[in-house]
Amino acid sequence: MPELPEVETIVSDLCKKVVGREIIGFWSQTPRIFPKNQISKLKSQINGYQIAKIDRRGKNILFYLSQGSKINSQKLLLIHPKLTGRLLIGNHFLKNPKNYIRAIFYLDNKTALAFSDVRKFGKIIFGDKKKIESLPDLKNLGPDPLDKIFTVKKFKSLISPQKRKIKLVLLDQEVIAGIGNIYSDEALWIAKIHPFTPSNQLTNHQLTKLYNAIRKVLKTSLRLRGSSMRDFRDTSGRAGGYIKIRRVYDREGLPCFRCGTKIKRIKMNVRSAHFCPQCQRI
DNA sequence: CGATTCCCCTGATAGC
DNA sequence: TGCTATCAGGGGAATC
Repeated sequence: MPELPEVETIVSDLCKKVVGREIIGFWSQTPRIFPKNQISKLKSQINGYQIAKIDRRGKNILFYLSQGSKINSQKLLLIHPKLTGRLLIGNHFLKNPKNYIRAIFYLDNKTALAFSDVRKFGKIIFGDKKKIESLPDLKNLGPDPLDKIFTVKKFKSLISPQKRKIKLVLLDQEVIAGIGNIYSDEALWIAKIHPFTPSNQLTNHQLTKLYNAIRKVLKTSLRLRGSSMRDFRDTSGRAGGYIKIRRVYDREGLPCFRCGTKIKRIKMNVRSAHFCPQCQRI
């Protein structure tokens, strides 16, 4: 389940491997991951575009496409991997049905950029740069937790007016972009905060600790190229290393690394929150 | 505004 | 062995 460190890992791979390449063909037979009628649009319009730049906004991967120096021809390709989406580079894996290839962008160096997605929850949107940038998917996103503008002051101003449970607020992409179920649990454990604490009841000290915990856990995971619980892979199909050093996520019944108390898992809507009932109290 | 529930999808896993 | 029920989860929509 790609969150910020996993998506950033994908993007840094892509920057090395496909920036500068020209797209020379497109294939897909999975309409549900695109907006209506996008497959035929992509087939007829995307050929000849060069991948000029690749970026990330929250969990969204952005491909800036250009044709020569024509500014008005600038296009944007947005890919959101959701739960099981992967971006793979190469061509040897394309024909194997076990790779669940849902879309293929053929490149000018005899290789391809393929989108794999077992569950078909992923999203691919192609269009004019301005139009894509104004979609709620991007426009409504909160700040990126690793961005310079994401100061501790900014963080406090975003969290403290909220009445919702802190775990829910951390998962809300319109508050902060990029945190998902794994890193919200990990950060709350580090900061010793119960996931159900109402956000407006967090003390100034707790908020500072949570801010530092979020940044720390994301940077640590980034260094290890993300977490692979089940599904995440980088563009070469390799798993990330963070899960081996995780603190609470998916450790129900195992001892807390600080106090030895058994880690609990509680349902929060359809998601689950993992925490130490001893260290993390409301 | 906030809380809750359901839906999308399908491989993995647990229970019988 | 083989069947069936349940689960995982990002995000959006619907309802109260």
